[in-house]
Amino acid sequence: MTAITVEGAKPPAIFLMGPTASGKTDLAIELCRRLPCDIISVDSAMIYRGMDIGTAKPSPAELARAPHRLIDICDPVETYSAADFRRDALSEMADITSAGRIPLLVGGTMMYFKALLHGLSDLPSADPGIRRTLEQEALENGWGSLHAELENRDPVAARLIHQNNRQRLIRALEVIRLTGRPISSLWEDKSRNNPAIEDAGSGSVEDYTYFTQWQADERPSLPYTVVQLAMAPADRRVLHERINLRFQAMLNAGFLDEVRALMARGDLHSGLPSMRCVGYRQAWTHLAGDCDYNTMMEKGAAATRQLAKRQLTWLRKWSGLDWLDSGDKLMSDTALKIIEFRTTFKP
RNA sequence: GCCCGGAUAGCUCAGUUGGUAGAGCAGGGGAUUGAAAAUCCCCGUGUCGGUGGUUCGAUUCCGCCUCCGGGCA
Repeated sequence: MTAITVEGAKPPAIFLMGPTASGKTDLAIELCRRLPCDIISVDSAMIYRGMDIGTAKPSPAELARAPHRLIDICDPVETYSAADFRRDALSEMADITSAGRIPLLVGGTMMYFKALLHGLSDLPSADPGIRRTLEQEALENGWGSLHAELENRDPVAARLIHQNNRQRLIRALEVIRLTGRPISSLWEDKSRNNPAIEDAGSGSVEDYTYFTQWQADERPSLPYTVVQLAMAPADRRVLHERINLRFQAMLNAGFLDEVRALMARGDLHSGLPSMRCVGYRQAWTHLAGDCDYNTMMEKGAAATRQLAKRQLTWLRKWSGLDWLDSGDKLMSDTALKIIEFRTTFKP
């Protein structure tokens, strides 16, 4: 076997991205058999302990053969963020690389991939106290007043954040209150040279694009030679069928018992990020008596399809991808050829 | 066999006092900086069951037919 790292070159890393139920785990395990790589999970739901069936976490047997880092690292009462992920993933990647092996990052949480690849601005973490205060103010004065405050303190951000998007509205105001600076001050200098932002009248799609590109310019790139594999069935209907079958299989495998056990703890509630995960939310609603079994089944499968659609939206505009078709029988061969072509590593 | 309801978007239904129609869900597209499996934005042409009639004009009124409920035999 030749050396994985070459003098002066960045070490290799492999990303394997794709919508839910596209077959990422199977390919990752196969790649582990054929390459000296170690898997890092890129999945905002598999981080939770006790959430196994509904997150389609690899089985104990699969994990024994191909250990996954960054799964089972949180309790379901906890929150985790893209910034936490970036920190943890960089640490795991360094660990794997220093052992002379290749990090293989596998998952469908595209926001985490983006944070890892392009970095994040130096912003404060979430502050539960401030969020509570803001929500209280919204209750008293209406959400419109919060958006009006943003309009006043940070007109640029106010244009970009839709009034109905309470989650982002809260975050923007949180940054202002914690730092005294508008969240858009991060790109203020550039926007002076960017007519698109000055001329933006209505928070259009173009504004967001400039927003993203501009911020990306400020951050260092990832110190790895990254092969970015994306996989999905060529036909959306095939993906839908896989999703429907898999959700049914989860129910047969005791998914509702898993959620019952989580409810029985008594310290979890339906507003937590963990319990808002696809499937868990619908199961919780059903077990709380708020919808019947068939409705839960339909809504759960539909929510999974909608998740896959959002993941594909990310991938469609993602640059630098090498695409794999989920139906490719020789997919791992194809993947190996791409990896060989893209890196200094020769299997 | 008779009587009463239905038949409108993929699904559940609303509606048009006659001028060819709209909600929810599903589906599609998009955004995405510490909750991201989250959150949010945009997108509705469909022989209005079929066929005759009345009418300038029928998805709407009338007749017949088909199918689906329910009731009476």
